[in-house]
Amino acid sequence: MRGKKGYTYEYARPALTVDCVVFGFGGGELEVLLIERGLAPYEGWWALPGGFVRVGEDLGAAAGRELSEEAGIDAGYLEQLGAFGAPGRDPREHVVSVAYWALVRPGDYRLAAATDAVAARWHGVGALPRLAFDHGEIVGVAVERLRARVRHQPVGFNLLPEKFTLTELQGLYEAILGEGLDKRNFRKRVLALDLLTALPEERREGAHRPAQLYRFDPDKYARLERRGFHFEL
Amino acid sequence: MRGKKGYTYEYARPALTVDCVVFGFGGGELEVLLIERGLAPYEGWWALPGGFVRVGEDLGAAAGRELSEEAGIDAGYLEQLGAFGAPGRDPREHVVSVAYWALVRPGDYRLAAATDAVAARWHGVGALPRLAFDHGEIVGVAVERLRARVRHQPVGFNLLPEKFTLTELQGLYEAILGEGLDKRNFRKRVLALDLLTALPEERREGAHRPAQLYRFDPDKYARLERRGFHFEL
DNA sequence: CCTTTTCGTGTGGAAATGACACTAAGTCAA
DNA sequence: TTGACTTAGTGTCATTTCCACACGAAAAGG
Repeated sequence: MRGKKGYTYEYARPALTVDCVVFGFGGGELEVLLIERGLAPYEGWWALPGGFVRVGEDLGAAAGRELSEEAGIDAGYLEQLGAFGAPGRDPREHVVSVAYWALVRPGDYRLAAATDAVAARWHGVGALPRLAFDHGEIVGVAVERLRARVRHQPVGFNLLPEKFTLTELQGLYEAILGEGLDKRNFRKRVLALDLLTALPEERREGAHRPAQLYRFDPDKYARLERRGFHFEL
Repeated sequence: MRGKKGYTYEYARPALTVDCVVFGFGGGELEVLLIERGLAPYEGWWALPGGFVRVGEDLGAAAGRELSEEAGIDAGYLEQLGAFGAPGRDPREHVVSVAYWALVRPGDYRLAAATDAVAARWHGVGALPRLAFDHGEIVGVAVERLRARVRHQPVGFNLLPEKFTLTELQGLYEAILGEGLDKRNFRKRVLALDLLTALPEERREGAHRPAQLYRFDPDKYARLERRGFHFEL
């Protein structure tokens, strides 16, 4: 109900927000995008980008909008993580947040702090600062989810440039899973999945043999997906 | 803000509800608990038990409360499924629902329609009626999640009585996964996990050899869980 | 005591997994 | 031009896991 100075409801309602855990891959490490809050509460703390859901707006759309508003990012992959609604998580009032996690390619964005953010920056997941609200917990759940997802579905490609080498891909998997992988076995498995297309070019950089470039082929994946299948890394 | 006739906020807020997909196991089939709505919209339709989240109330607690209010059920296992917030899912206004799924043992409840429900009844997942709102979709996601979860974590025991036979357990898994399993391999695998304790009793019913009774041992599971492990069915 | 019904058990062949080390191809500097 | 250096790329074998498969055991009831 629209009144003179606000919207009135018969029963009290918690506020509803979305927060995004945006993953990137840089410097051989898995990174998370954080913004520095410019407003109370938690002014000056690092937090996840996010904001209020508008009435009539889809949750996923709200997450995408906040991402683009607060950090100039267009996510290649966006998936819901879950709802976080512990009563004390926001000191002001009861705020329920629907968290999303996203994967972005380096280059599909330009960091731009805006709205109520002072700064936006990538942080390695290994050494995060203390986060505002319950965002530390949310990031933890997101990392777990990413690890589980990456083993069974080809989402990792959204963190690499379109053309990449197998060594780069392996480095990405090692960074996400936090463990070393055997080079020969990794290549065997990845190629056996038949999701990659070898490009007619190589990457030539440095004093050594050049590396074959590949790209992820969504068509091949779609074809396999259709006739029920699953893989393990 | 508390006013004469309601609560007023500066910006419009979607309403926030919880809905529960309650799984049971009866007659050799996986079942879902549905209630028949007594109020518009969708009066007379079958729907998931659920209701509004109160301000200051935890989401999981709200789910548990609605379950006990609307169906007299105390869930043995309760996990969040995710938030469903498509703008048109409720014809009245924008309602975001956080869905939970639960497992209950036959006997840990007595069905009791209450609140705004006309009736509460179990329905086999194979032949559900058309559901109100987007509840059909929610049930679909829940079944998927249950299938995935049951393969990797010992949650199925929450659907069986405390004492059960391996044949019953296998029947449960077959009902959930929707496929037949090999008896000898199933028993080998389950026993190899070392999560069950054989009881000093047998189930003697009918003109045939009696079956060994087992119970799930949470301590054994906790011990394994601690030193990182994972199993597949 | 014979029939019926479900309970409970082991083996072998096939496939998947995982450990492991050297050659290939390029750059650069002597 | 040649040799040193660096990263790319490749195959085998032993072990483990997976999966298909059939029959004796124990009780009840007529």
